[in-house]
Amino acid sequence: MPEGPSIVILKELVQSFKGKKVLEVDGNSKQDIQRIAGKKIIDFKSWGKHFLICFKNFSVRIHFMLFGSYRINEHKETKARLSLRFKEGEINFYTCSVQFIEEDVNEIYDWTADVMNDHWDRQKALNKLKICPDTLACDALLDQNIFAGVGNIIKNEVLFRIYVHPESNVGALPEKQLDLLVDQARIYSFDFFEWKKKYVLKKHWLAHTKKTCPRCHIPFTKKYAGKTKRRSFFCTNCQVLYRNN
DNA sequence: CCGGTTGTTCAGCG
DNA sequence: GCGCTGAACAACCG
Repeated sequence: MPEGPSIVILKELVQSFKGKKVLEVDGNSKQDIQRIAGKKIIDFKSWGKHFLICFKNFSVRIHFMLFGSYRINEHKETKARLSLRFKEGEINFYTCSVQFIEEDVNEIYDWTADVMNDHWDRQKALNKLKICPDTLACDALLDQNIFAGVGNIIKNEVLFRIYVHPESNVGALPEKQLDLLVDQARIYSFDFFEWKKKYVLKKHWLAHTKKTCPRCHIPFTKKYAGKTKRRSFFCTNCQVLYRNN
């Protein structure tokens, strides 16, 4: 569920509920979810891994974390964290974080930082990378303030695509490699999006969870790299390590 | 059946 | 007040 493209797929799947009134609310969320009852959904938005349900004076933020899931017009055995029922159909969210946002979402979200958004701004991402030259590439890609929506799969696939070692310092990358990193964060996210919709995402993985480099056939290294200590799969032969000093 | 994880926040500590 | 670490959350897959 969790990476940005999956949230955009969810947004597509619920389009028919836009403009519809929520007739009944249920769920084990500790938030005051009953305030949603009787309200009309104005829009669905997303920012990175955040899924936003917008009402007239507030929004609901759903974050699926690692284990979250949803069902549309069907439900699981377990009780939903949040269940929205309509005249026709229902949306059920499980094991997710539910938060209310009182502010205008356009005031608190920077759409230009979301790799899936029409307003994505590559130059702003480059500027943010320039001011943290010692950050490792694997940590930079997971930084939601720079690449909102990028998760661990996208991270591993982008770094392999551009042949950059995850423990490279972003400030040591040649200009061309830095451009590639920023651009592939978006391009791979859209590939992920298309493949996931066709249920062929996994078979396109070149690095993530892989044992052998598809290019030179030596064993991949698996390491919990960087400050984020997330699984990194990489080829020490093909992926170049760029270090400061 | 156990081990591991497409993620984030926060408490506790030095 | 800072950065770092580990816990917590709690579902599903292999």
